[in-house]
Amino acid sequence: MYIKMATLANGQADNASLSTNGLGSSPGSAGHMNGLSHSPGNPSTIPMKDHDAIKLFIGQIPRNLDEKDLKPLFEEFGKIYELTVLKDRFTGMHKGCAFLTYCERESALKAQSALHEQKTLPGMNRPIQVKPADSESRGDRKLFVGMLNKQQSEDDVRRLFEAFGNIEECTILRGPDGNSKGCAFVKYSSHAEAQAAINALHGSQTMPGASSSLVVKFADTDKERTMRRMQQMAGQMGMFNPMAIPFGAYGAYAQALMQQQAALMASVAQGGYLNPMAAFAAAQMQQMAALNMNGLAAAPMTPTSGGSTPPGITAPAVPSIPSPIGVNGFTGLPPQANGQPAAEAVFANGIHPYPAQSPTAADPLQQAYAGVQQYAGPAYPAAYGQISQAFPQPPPMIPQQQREGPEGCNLFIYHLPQEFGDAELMQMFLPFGFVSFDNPASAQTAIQAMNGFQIGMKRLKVQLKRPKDANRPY
DNA sequence: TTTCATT
Repeated sequence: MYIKMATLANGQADNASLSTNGLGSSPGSAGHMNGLSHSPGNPSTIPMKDHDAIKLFIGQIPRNLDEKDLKPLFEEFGKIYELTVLKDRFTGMHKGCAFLTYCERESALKAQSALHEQKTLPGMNRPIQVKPADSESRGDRKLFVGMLNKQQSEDDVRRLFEAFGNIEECTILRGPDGNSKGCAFVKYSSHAEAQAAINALHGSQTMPGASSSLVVKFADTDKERTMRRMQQMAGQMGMFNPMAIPFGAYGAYAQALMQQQAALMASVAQGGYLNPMAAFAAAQMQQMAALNMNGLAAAPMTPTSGGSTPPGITAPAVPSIPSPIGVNGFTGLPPQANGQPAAEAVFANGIHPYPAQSPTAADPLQQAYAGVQQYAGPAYPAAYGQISQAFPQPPPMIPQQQREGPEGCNLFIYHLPQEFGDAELMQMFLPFGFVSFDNPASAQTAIQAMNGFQIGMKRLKVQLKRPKDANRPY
């Protein structure tokens, strides 16, 4: 149960065995609870690091170990310039990893070779990680490999990839039971090597038992990973899916909700009712809200004038549209609205659901749905919303029966994202599954406009709904 | 079929 010490020059082995019992091994460093450490035995030295020092990432650290616990472990390999345990910015929770910079480059190399994956710290189920931090590396060089055979081992994958460069890491992703998930990460020394592997291997073969050909691509970026997690969490927590963003109106709606949730949760967390899950979720949501504002932005938030008023979405009432719920909201497009350039703010990610003419609308919700409503004509509005509260509720469920127009006026839309699996998302999007018009011309116009509308990686398929008995061949 | 974490 102690760290395996690789060959150390200078006969420091005695020192090494002493260090693992922790305290007091370092004169001159008492009182440094976090961060910087001075050279042992020479307190007067101002810590300086080599010009070519390497910042190391330390992973798989038990969360009950802080800097002072870790220091003795790493001091064996040289003078520590800086050691910082990573903590969650909102909760202060230990993240189970740290950054470590030695004064000398050589110390980092020694520590890495002696410690990396050489020991599992108490309570951890994977070995300690000691390797250059991401910030030290240049360029994308880590690949995600998908559609592997679940029987394939690290060695199998290595063999497949070694022809294209030096492999620094090769990891099969496994579930808790140790079973392969059929995918892996492969890290090369350079971007060029990784790219060469992609070129040669992506789609090149189909592994036995895999449902499609081998996938070789750069691993997810931080942003992509955050988005992926958010989607998972949204599912678990019954919240809204970021995939809704390309829908414009609902994207704005979901985003508003998300930000409000995040703010709420953060304030709860800061108010002393600290629930780690809530705080975690808040942090995630804030990250995601930031992502939304940044490149994936759907619609600008409707600002409210009062500084302390939570952002809300308002939509003017539109009495002219007949409706069982008497509604305001999405259906409220003045029919004659026109004249503004395309709603770039709404479809900021380059997705344009319909050709460039675009209504004037003060509200992002209206802007986003304006196009649809133009085609919808006066009857059978497709969706309703009541979201003028400061904290919006999900739009009410609309009874689906009796919402059909005459023959030739009803569309069926395929390829709505299957991520919208949970009940609330269904509520949100069901109204768009069928769209009815009061005349065939409007229906055709809608098909022309909306068929092929890209949502995420998919394109909507919009066609006339088949007559009731049309699909009974017998 | 996207990881255990990267200030």
